[in-house]
Amino acid sequence: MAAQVTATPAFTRAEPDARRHSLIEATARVLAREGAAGTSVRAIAVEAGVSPGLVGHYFSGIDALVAATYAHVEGQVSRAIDAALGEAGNDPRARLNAFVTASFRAPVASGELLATWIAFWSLVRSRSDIARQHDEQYAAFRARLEALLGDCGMEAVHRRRAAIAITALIDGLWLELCLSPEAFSAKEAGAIARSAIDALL
Amino acid sequence: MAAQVTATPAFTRAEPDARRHSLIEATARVLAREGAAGTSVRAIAVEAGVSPGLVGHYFSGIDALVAATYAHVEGQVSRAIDAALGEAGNDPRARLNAFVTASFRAPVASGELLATWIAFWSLVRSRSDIARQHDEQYAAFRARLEALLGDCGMEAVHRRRAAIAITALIDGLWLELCLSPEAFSAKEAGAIARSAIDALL
DNA sequence: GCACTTGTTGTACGAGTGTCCAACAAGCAA
DNA sequence: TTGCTTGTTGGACACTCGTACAACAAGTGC
Repeated sequence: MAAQVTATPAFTRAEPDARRHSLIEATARVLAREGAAGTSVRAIAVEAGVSPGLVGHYFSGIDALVAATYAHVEGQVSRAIDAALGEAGNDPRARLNAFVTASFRAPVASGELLATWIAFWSLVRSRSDIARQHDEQYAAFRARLEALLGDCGMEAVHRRRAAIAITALIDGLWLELCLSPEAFSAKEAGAIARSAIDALL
Repeated sequence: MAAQVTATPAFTRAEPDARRHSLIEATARVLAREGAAGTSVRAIAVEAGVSPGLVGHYFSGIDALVAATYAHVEGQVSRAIDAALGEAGNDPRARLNAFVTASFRAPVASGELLATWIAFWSLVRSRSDIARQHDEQYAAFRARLEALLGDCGMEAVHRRRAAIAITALIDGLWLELCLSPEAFSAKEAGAIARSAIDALL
């Protein structure tokens, strides 16, 4: 029958930025579902509803795609924390508490994000460009925390160490929370972090 | 002499335990050198000077081998910390400090170990047996810390949270130290952890 | 000497990998 | 319309992957 020859439009052109974005989001979903080992060019292409060749057209390789996905997810985390800070009002201490609480709440603390982090970490030691990206994003995270500590009245000389400590504490709690959710609760993690900050201020 | 017919002994039988051990150590070396992505059955077999088929004879698959390697490396870390505790003498506070200092010193804090940890973490979410192994080893680490805190006179009701906090802090500092060694030094990490413990006691 | 068990080898297999590329589809310029 | 650029396809390529397995080597018991 000569009807409906093109039932499925096999070809749909998209805005380059939109396509990049959809590939990145597909990568995040595949990482969350399959883990780092099951994340291949083909799996990502299927997830994005696109042919495998297109991945190579937008990204130099799978490593670059993972790095872009990490940057994107880190941006989402950053915005989620900004939103929490916005809701917390103007009191500096309340803002700091909101920062901590948001870190242990969805969408920041979720086992699905963990796979993206792990896939990215596994590239840091072998690829210097990715190591640089990590350094920058870590520095940005710490700088924001230092600013919040300054608003709380902490003297400038102490801020650096305090920010390193709090970042490490949050990261460690976050990691353990994702890896073995039974060991302690998000509520407990928040309480631990807040009392550590009390001690530092 | 009868002409050295067998210049290279292609076949050497080893004690089962010794062979297991040599495969595990080869895996640790490959993980350190190539990262998780480059760690295959063949690469491990070459590193151990053994045919690829032998890996399957001792381990059910590469995941089991990675899990065994993690357990082995964790054992080394544990012994390194025990040795540090032994050198610290009997003063409870000095022992706690030794615990912290050893955590940021070779062989515990080394970028080479990181790859083993990451490879293991990447299996936690998809394999329940490995999740259980992680839970057990995390619980053991924390239990030891709780005992040290008890020796320092901390009341039993506070030990659990304090141990969670210190473990997370050490893990977070350790991770960042391995990922971006430029951000802060091992000495600084030790100082941060020790003053956090001061605050808790 | 012989059978028997078992560590060990090397290879073959099918599935999956990343990368490459000729062909095609769509929009834009002239 | 005609040509040109470019997003997109789908498959071919040359791998590498984990696993399975027949064959072999070294002990062990008899």
